Amino acid sequence: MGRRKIEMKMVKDSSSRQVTFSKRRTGLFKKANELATLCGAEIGVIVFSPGGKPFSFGHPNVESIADRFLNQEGSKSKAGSSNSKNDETVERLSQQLDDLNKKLEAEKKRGHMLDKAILKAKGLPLKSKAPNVHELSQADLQKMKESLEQLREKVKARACEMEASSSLLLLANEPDIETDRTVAKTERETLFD
Amino acid sequence: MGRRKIEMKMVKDSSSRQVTFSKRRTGLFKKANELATLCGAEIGVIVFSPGGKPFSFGHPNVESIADRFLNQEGSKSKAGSSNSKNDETVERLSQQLDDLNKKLEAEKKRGHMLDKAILKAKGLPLKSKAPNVHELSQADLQKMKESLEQLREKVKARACEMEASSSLLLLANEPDIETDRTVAKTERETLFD
DNA sequence: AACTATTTATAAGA
DNA sequence: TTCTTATAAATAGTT
Repeated sequence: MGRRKIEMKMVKDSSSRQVTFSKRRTGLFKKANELATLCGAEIGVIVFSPGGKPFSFGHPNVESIADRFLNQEGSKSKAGSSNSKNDETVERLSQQLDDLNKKLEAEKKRGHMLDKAILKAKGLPLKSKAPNVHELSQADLQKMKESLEQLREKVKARACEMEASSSLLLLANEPDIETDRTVAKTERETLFD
Repeated sequence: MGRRKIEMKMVKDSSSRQVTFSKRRTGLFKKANELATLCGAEIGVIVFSPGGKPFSFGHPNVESIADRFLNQEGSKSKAGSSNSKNDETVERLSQQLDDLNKKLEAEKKRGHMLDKAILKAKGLPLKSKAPNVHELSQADLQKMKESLEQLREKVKARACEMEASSSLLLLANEPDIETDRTVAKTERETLFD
């Protein structure tokens, strides 16, 4: 938010990084304070600098909020055994995973439909260089537009969902993942027919 | 930061307050994430809505940060504790989350560009009913085709990624909890490293 | 849930 | 480091 837009990557220059840390930490606490004031919410923010120095902001105070947060999580299953707590977390995560997978499936189908749409849009207009080109592209455009809008909605919806859940996240086992580029056939082909 | 400047007082209208809470909570988490990313800082943010619902954001995760903060001394790590292992996992997950978020951002932008492309493709061809209609739609189609192909790649790539990450999960938001509100504020700060 | 008009937050610079 | 300034972002009021 300044003279230039910056990449969301670790700032390389140590000096600049410290300046950025200071400024943004201040900004973060200010935002937290505003949220608490405007909405009557209770907030706790804890920041450990790269060097390990702790900074915190709390409304009404960090300790009570941190305590409350930690306790409420472990209370479900007896003593604060970190294991039971863990199991719960995993359970919740699994549920979320199922959810995500469903959405993924839906999006995949969309992707396949797009493949077809693109193929058609790419082929037809180029083939016939003289006649009806205009009308054809008009029709194709309309259909493409519709599916694009639908897809966009889905993507956006999921984006928001993830953003919201950014409160905690999760995880995955292995880093590398093989990508499947195979183009499977889809059942329904409502596009361009 | 909007149409008008607002007083830093509790928003009276319950409905508006809810909206403000949502918007600002999202903004706060985003800022926290940026600070963590840009500076390599560890951050934990806990927010209890006026209704007592907990929301949290953590990098790498709230629990470890809250613990560390509360025990500000010998919580570094106990041998063989299942916690350290857990922390590693969470750390990896956080990294993946960051990646996903970036991709989402990129996709959002694409979506916006597509909107424009569509608008253009839809509008121009219709306006000029006589001249260059063919060429215009051709050009527009070409552009759309290109962006569509790019978008398709992104969607496909992300889909696979998420699917693969099926071993993981995410997030957290607890159900309702009654709140006891006190008005106070604590702020601690030490010099930057 | 989307869209602007404005207000803020800030990346660079001094 | 603190202050200033040009821009990028966040978001209040709307629809």
